[in-house]
Amino acid sequence: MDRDVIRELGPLAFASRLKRLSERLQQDVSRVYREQEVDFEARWFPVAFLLRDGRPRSVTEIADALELTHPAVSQIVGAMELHGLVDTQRDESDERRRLITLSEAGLDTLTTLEPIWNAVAVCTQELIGAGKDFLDKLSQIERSLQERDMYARVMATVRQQMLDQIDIIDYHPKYRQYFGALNREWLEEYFEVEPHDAAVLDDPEGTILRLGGEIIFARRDGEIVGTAALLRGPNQHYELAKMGVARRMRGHQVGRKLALHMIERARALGARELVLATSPKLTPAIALYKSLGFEGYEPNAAWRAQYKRPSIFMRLDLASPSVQHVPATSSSRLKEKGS
Amino acid sequence: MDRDVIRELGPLAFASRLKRLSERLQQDVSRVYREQEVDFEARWFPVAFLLRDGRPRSVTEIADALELTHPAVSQIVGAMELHGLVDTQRDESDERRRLITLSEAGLDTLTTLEPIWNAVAVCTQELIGAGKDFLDKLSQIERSLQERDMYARVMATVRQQMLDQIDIIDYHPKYRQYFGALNREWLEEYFEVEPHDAAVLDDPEGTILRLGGEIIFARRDGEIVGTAALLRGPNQHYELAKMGVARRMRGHQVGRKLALHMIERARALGARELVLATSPKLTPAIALYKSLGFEGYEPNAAWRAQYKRPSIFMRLDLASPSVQHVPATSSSRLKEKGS
DNA sequence: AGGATTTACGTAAGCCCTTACGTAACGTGG
DNA sequence: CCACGTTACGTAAGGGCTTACGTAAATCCT
Repeated sequence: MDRDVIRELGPLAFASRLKRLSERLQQDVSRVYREQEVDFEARWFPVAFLLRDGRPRSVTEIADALELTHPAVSQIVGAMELHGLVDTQRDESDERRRLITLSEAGLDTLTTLEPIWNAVAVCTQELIGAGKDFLDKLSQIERSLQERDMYARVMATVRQQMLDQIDIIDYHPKYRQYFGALNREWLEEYFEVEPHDAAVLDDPEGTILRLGGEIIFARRDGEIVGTAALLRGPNQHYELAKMGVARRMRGHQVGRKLALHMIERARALGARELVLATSPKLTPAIALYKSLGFEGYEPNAAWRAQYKRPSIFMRLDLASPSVQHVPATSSSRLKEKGS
Repeated sequence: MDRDVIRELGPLAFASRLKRLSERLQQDVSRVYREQEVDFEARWFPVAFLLRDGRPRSVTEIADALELTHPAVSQIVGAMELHGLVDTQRDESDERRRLITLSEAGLDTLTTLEPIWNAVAVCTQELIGAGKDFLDKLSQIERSLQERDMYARVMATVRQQMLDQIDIIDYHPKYRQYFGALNREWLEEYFEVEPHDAAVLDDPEGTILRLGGEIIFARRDGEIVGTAALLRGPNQHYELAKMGVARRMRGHQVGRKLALHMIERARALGARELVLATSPKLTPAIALYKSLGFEGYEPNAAWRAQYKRPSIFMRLDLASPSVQHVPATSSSRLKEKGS
């Protein structure tokens, strides 16, 4: 009754299916070696094949070529050496490198194995169909993943889904309490609510709205889960401030939605730049701001003096028609590192 | 310089590529779980998904449905239980079985995970292309393998290649020594060369050919690597005998080639059946004969009396238009067991 | 030149599956 | 009915990769 659930899962079980398939194939080939009583293991194949031209190669060279990690190659080469299939020798010009070549016995084994590999190639070709369609498609998938890995893709999609679940609503007195509560949540967690904080949080209408500022709320599933304020400064400068997200909703893109909205608001109001002050302690917030295009800067002393707590000041230039909120996120940072 | 060797390998590296691909995908999904701080591992997914309908299932039921081994499921379920995602309960009607269901927490996690799975499905679909082509092709490959696994395919191909490398040549006095030498090889290995053996081996012309029998040789790479004799009995009965293969060529299908040829010869000579006597010790030979369609039988006492060593008698009916040498080999036995 | 990085490689440990094996409960045929 | 095979399941060990970490050699950088 549960027959073929795996297939039913469609793309979700894609990875599992690939894995099962590859394992079966590998095992079957290993069995052929065993049956033929060749002293050879399937996992040695790529290394042996690579080395067949006689050129000595180092461990990392092999690893790069085969897209394996170097420990994997180290282990494979170790095993092959034990079975006398390869010779290794220190590189004279670089004592760290170990140069690996096929030994006489290795070359012998290769010729023994050739008919088997031949048969494997023939059978695989037969299995996957005459044309190169499938292999081409595979190559294409690999290339796509190289450009943008699955992690980045999924995270972007998840984030977008989360963003789509959030509404932004304008200030209304009936939500006043949320403004204070949501901000107190993080203030109390990281710092302390000082009197001047309390003044703002308890009277947003008087301290923010009446001075030309704006306040918005994020709503999800009918609940208010975040808030942010846009403070009006002199000279078409605006400040993003008092952004708070319910603890249980952190990581749900509420902050991003709020910030994106405020950037739009500021732009609509004709702002030339949007600034903000935050604390080095609030690393997730900083990452968010950076991903939105904010950059650290040194503000003038007057403004700096307003902040008692150690602060980081960031700025987003709205005058230059910058690239607009690419949903660049933590994944993009990881990509840099990765590629 | 070794860029893309893997791709260059084409069908040979097919399995490796699939494996790498699936591992990357799985890892990336795991990373998404971690990033989202969900207490869930990628390998739990199939189990969780299967159990989402609330029906309790036993370990083996799950294993069957997901095409995993039961220890794998046992371990996965164990881990999930540790994390409180499943409840387990002994089956009342069968104390051996453990019935597994998703716990409250498990169901909760499922709903948390749903958007992620959604995203994974969307991204995978996007990755492998809009159509279902690739998945269909995958299904087709899986079905083909189910019918006939890679091992059977490769072995059959290898065997055919080996057969094709062997020539059969007719008796010629200049090869006389090979007839004796190749037969002595196995006689000495398993038994002893008795005087009446020696008589035949030293004078094949007098003891076999002159009585209407035939002798052939197998040649590979210009070398004589096997021999066999067809003895003429009364009443259109023929006996396959004195078959020997050079030790280093065993497993290279020389015996099969010889036997196939002799069956043809016997048929051409109008034989109604082909018999042979062998020893229970010679299991590879027996397997070969069986695969060619020979069946064990009890011969008449007179004939049986000719053989001093413990013997097995086999017969191939040439009168009935039997299915002709299907290259059924050890793989077919394994298949029976497997499916 | 000499300290800081980077690179090459090995070892250890872990992950996720497998096979191998052991045990208890179930079922079945003389 | 009970001895035997079968079935459900667990544990152990292994295979083949990975990540993490450590060390020594090479290279970079003022």
